[in-house]
Amino acid sequence: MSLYTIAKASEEVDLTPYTLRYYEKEGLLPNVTKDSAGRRKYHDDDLQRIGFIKCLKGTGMSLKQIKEYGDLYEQGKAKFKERNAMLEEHREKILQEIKTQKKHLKMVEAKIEMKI
Amino acid sequence: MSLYTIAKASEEVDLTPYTLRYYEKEGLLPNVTKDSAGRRKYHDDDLQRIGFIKCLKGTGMSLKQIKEYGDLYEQGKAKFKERNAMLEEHREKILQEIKTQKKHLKMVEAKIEMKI
DNA sequence: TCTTGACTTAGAGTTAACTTTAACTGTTAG
DNA sequence: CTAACAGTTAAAGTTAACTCTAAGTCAAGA
Repeated sequence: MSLYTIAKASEEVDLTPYTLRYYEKEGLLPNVTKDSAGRRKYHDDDLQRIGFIKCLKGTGMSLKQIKEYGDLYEQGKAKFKERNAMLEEHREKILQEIKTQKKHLKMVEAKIEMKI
Repeated sequence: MSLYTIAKASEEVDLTPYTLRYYEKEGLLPNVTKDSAGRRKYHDDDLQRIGFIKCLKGTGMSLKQIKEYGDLYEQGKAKFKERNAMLEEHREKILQEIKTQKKHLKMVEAKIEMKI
């Protein structure tokens, strides 16, 4: 149940403080609190959420879609189905992407072997 | 040894004519010729080159780097080593990327199975 | 001959995702 | 007490990669 300043959180999740503020402004991090001086306090939950955001982003989901997912998440059980549908669709996208990457890998390897 | 108008080429490689002109302006397609009326004629070679550009781009290489690669390619045998070094480095990047995608896939699948 | 349609160019506009700036505030070490 | 520091905000700036607009050219069909 530890707390992180923006600097610490930034280090922890390997994103700049600018990016963390930006994600918050875009509504991706609705639960970040502030201390009495108005400074952000990141909880473990926030860091986990950022981790999952990075996962979705790393697999090509746009911030806009990630926010959509997050918004459904905020609505709890009621939106569980919709939310999971999004994830399952995304799962297919990742599987497709891995296939494409493997194909591209072969093309690059072929080019390397070509020796021309 | 067929020739393609920009419309046909565009259809063939699944990029808009705008994008094809843009790639050319950026120096990625130095061999596209023009007919007597000034209209672009795409050769099979050009289409193959576009195909490889799409492959590199699809695996996260920036147009700037793709141009660097293309420039080395234009210099022929003299730059073979440098050029292949680029590809081998990129090959590693793709392998790494596939690993990361697989990790992210597992995270998404775990979230799906979580049913919360 | 006239018009339609596919092309041409230079340059402006768009979008996503940051990234920085400017002006300011509250905390802390000397 | 004060200077340095780490944070705050709103808003402007940046970058990559397109995407579109405007004004014009050229060839082919009615």
